Amino acid sequence: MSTATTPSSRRELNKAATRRAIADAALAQLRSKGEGNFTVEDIAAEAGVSRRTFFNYFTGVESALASLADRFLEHALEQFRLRPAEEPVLESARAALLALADPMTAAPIAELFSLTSSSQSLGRCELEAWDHCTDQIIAAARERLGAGADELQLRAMAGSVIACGKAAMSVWFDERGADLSPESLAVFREHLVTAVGMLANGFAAPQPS
Amino acid sequence: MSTATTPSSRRELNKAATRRAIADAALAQLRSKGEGNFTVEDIAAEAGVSRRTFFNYFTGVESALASLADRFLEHALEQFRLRPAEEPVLESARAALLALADPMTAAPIAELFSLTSSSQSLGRCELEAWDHCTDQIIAAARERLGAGADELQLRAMAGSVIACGKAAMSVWFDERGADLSPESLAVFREHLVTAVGMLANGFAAPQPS
DNA sequence: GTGCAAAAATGCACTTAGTGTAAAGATGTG
DNA sequence: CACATCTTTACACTAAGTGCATTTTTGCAC
Repeated sequence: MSTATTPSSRRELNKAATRRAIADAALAQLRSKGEGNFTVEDIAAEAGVSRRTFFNYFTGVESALASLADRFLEHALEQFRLRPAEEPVLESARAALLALADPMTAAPIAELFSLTSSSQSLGRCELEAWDHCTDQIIAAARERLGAGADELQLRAMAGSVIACGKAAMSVWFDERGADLSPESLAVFREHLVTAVGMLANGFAAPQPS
Repeated sequence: MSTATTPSSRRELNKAATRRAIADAALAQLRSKGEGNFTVEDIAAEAGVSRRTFFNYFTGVESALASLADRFLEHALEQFRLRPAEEPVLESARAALLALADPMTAAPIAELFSLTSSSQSLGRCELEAWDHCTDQIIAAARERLGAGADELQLRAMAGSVIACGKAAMSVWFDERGADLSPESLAVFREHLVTAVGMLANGFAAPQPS
């Protein structure tokens, strides 16, 4: 503990806390009032800041909610970066995706998913979060593979892996709603494994024997 | 002349024309003034309708521009639907993607890509268009495969194919800008083929010898 | 053509998003 | 404590987006 790992002055910490408070307030409003029934002013009030301050941190409601999704997708990224460099990238990506099925990680993202799934405009922030995650995987993989990496392969692979993550989550969600019980999460995990397995198989054989 | 091929009454046709006029006006404004330097009122004026009418057709500028992307992604969808039902889905998808490299199709989408690539908020409409296309591929594939289809496989595959399309387009764009010359389009086409090839190969061997 | 009903376009008023700016408040430094 | 810097806030303003009443267009029957 003691001095942080990052050069965080008190100011940095306060800013991070404010940012987080605002994002959490946005989620709270979404939870209690539902899509479209609250304003930025409501969020600011709940977070205990002025309306103007909200806009100092986020460009809008979607942006604030996307930061929540990012927070948890970030966890998966972390896993990716921790994998040994010699490991095939696809394998690392699979391991990272599995981190999504961790209860602590899945819970908030599943809730966000359920709260936003009925809305076109809020569905966007999910979309954006996944896309952002794709970019970060690409960056991480590029860093690992060095300058000689094939950009096309990198982007196609990262995009495909994320697509599998999205597919697994959406099928899981259709089947189980926001059920976060251990059995349900096991199903989610299985879907993730299956999807990435099919990907690694080129979607060739329906039953990979 | 005479009665239309689709059961479109005159009213439907007029509506479609207005919708199109508005979308085109939005593109024209984007072209001439650039991201963020024009308003909905400008678009409405250029399209020759009132501000209010704009909002009768679209929810906002992004929505209007996304409809342009949709118009051309639709062309690829068409190709998919035309493929024989016995063909492997992945193969059909590849054929459909190749339709994007057709000059008539690529030109508008490439322009939109170049006009929106510098903007976060407008990049969203691209994102949304691709996502919409994914949904339609899923629907088309589901229809082809009947009720027995594996939803997870369907969604993972469609998402991956689209990811390959996005990857090919973004790499191409990074390399060639909005160059639409035949050679440049050949490169684009090659990237599409390569990306889907890697996908069909499970991203296994860098040189699939 | 004339009249009529349905649909589309418009004008207007209103709430909310989002931003520039300047002043007030908090924080780190010597 | 004094000072420079960063953060929050208040205020004012433009533009987005929506509800509603009204006017204009359109399709259809006579």
